[in-house]
Amino acid sequence: MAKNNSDEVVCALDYAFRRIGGKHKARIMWYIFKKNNVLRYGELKRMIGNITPKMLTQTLRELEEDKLINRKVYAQVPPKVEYSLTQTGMELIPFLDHVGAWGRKQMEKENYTA
Amino acid sequence: MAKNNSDEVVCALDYAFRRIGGKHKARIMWYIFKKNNVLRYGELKRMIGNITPKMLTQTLRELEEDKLINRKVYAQVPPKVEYSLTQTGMELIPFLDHVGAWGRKQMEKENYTA
DNA sequence: AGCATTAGTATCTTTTAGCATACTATATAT
DNA sequence: ATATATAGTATGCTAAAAGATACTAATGCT
Repeated sequence: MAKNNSDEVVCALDYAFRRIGGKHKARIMWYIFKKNNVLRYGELKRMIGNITPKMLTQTLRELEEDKLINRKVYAQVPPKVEYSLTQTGMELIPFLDHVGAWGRKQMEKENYTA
Repeated sequence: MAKNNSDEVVCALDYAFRRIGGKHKARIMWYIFKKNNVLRYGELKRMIGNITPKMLTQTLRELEEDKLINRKVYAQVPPKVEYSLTQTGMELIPFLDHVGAWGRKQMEKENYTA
């Protein structure tokens, strides 16, 4: 477990949200998925925009540790590292899709009333 | 918006996770749902266990502000306050169910290998 | 008068998440 | 020899989330 491992996981929902609840985690997974399940570090960085290299690396390492993404290093210079979703990570995609749809709907609603 | 409103929402996924990504938010919604969509403050507190009244109140207020739960106050002494999911909140239940199932599966897997 | 009950507040401290900025390694191309 | 590209590290800082602990209001009950 990567984040918030200070105290015990209390249930499956808790377990899940510790893994994907970080500020950029869901988005990173979504971006990788959308780019045919392969994305390089630099591409990811550019897509996210406002993230420091430290945070991006840290987040990617946590996702990797939690078996949600794979990290493939090519023995090249300059370096090339590709990230992809694992099978386990892939299984979260429908969820992210639905939550995203829910979010989109709410955002539209807010625009109507506000 | 309640949490993380410092910078702009960048996409629907971001929007959604700001609303339900808090430490106890998903669980609170799930508990309310499971108890026939009505739960009092004290019950909630006992069910969550390790939460301070400050945190619980704050979390509930954020969920309310985000229109995910209703807060119904009875004019009684001692006080009685009931929380329930709004329609919008209800729409998240299938997803919470899905993620919970995913989490449960992963937890079982981990127990096998570890 | 004093106690129990419920849903909180108030204040302070600690912990965690995230940001800013500068730096590194190294093969290849010029 | 120097510049370029890529995927990061290192160090220090700020902001946000969360925790600990003590307290309150108001009424009915004894």
